[in-house]
Amino acid sequence: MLRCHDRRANPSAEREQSFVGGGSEGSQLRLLQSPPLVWLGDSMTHWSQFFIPTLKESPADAEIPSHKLLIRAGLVRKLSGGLYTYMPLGLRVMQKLTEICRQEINAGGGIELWMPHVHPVENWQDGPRWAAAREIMFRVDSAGDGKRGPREPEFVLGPTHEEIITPLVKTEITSYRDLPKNFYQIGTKFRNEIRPRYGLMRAREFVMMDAYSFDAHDEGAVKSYFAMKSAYERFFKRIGALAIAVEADTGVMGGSYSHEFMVPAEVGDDDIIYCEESGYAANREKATSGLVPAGWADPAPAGALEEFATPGVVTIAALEAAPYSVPADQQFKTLVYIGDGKPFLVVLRGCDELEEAKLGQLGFGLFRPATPEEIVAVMGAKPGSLGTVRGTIANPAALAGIFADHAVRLIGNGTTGANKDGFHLRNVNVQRDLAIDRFGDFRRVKAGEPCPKSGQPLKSRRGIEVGHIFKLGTKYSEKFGAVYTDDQKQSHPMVMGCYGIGVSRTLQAVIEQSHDADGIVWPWTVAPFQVLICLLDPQVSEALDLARRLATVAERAGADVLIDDRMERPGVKFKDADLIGIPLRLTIGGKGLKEGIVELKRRSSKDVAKVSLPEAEARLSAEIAALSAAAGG
RNA sequence: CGGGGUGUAGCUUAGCCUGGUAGAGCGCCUGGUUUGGGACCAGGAGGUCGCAGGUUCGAAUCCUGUCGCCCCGACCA
Repeated sequence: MLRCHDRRANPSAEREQSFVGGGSEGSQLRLLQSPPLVWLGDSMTHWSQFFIPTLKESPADAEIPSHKLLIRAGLVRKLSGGLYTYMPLGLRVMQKLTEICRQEINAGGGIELWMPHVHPVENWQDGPRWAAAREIMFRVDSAGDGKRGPREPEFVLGPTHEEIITPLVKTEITSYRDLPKNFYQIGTKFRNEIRPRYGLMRAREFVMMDAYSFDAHDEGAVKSYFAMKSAYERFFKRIGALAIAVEADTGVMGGSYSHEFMVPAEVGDDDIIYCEESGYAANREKATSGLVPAGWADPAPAGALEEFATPGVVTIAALEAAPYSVPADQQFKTLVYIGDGKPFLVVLRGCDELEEAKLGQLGFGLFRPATPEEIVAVMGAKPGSLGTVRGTIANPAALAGIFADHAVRLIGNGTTGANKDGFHLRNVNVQRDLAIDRFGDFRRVKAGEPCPKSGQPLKSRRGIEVGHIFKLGTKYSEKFGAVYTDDQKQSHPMVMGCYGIGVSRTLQAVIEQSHDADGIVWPWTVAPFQVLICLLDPQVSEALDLARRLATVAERAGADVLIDDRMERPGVKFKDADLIGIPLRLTIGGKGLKEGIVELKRRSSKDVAKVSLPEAEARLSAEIAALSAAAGG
């Protein structure tokens, strides 16, 4: 029979103790509530001494499950839009993630360093993407010397570090003997996102692992690239996240090719286009399809070019309707963009949409859709009557180029605008009639189109981008003069790669991927604690002793242990346990102890195993070993 | 930056249309009864109703402005 020994609210002993202080009624109460001294200085984490502010209800501003759970489980608290405090429990997860990340990047050849997060703006002005990057950087107006106006800030907060690492490597590495090198850091990044959302998913301040590889030759850069790709794959596997590598757009980064690591999730803000047959997978921004078969011969012209009146017709849909009845896939859509100040044209089929990211291949630093005024100035007609038939463009000399998507070649005897308001042209044929400088892939791929590899219908799903790797080439090294001397005394720019893992975003992606109606289900390797000892009667000294003994066993087996020793009702403890999602729960309660048992339960399962006291230590160790092994050690 | 919404106690919110002393649940504090899946009873603390103007005898409520937040879009290294 267990002896009851209430350490907190017990009458006599504590009352005496409180009188020792001889204080007022208030200070006596405070003393009564102070923790038993025996727990202080103990390495085990006791819930009552820790801080896990759980919430029954979701805050109103959380929309998606992972965001709600981040808040409810007491992992983070919001300071302001896109700015979060990592609470003790959340910090523990971050620490686990960063440590695993560190191990795998090290294994992939990374060398850790630490760079400043406040950057002289000159580094960015000297770099190749200042125009695009300035908008999202937090800026610090002045160091206080008063020499600069507010329009020329001295410092920016770093959104990433190419502009810092490249000049560093330029001065420190000059010989091929010192190459290759791959430097990385794990730290805070600042991006003034236009619209922060979904908690840590798109934050203004976030934690990122960023790595930068420098190689003497392209082959080496490819090797570095794939070493990192493998490291990423090991990282995501170890943390229990399903992340798939997809081909990606290089965006403002520039560079030759890149992969994104995506965690499939409904709430992701990227579209993944993929084919199960061939394994093809790409971000929609980059995805291509086998719409135009290899060896496709353009349809032969059948009839002369002919202008016809189309009063009031300014949309694809209107031209599809009677009396014109031109199917959208037989119409040419002509879009006017402004690239670095000069207009250029993009021609698509009427049924296709432009994938703006694909305009990046044209090499403009900045581009945007033209305004109606700009369109009239160059084309001679308003939107809705535009076309690229030779001789119809009002001011062709102003154009920086006319680019057409490959798919327009599927059109034979199509219809396009006459660059004259209210008129279109029919029997338009690509080769014969259109003034096109270059064909390319500009259209947005839709699910159902043939896979470029297998020809099978492509599928699409949403994903969260948690990592990105780029083979950068020499864009930055040339700009910053990061060159080395080879064994022939020749100077060459280093071939770079850059790599990022959104660690804080990954934290949330793991939750998004691993939760149920009751709360988070942490993977073993990143769980803030791996074993929760749920002590239903913490005031019973034998039960407490048992909990601490079993906690020691679990720690020796390599697990992080949390003892829930709070004076709460069992229901509260179980609900909290499910909410914070500790993988293995061991319950010690009065009822079980009367039968001589404790209970073991995995968070991921409904099954509860009753374990007799003599077997408890062995079973606990075995369970930890099993979970640890299943997680890959 | 465009469109929509919202702001009331630590959290979730009612009240606003139709102006008349600001309510509830959770949480918190005190006492008691409970004690294996978010207990119960009694008592209590806590709100310049985002902020600034205006209308009015009187504003959480109506008007104007402003700020924050959320959603959609644009944007997204």
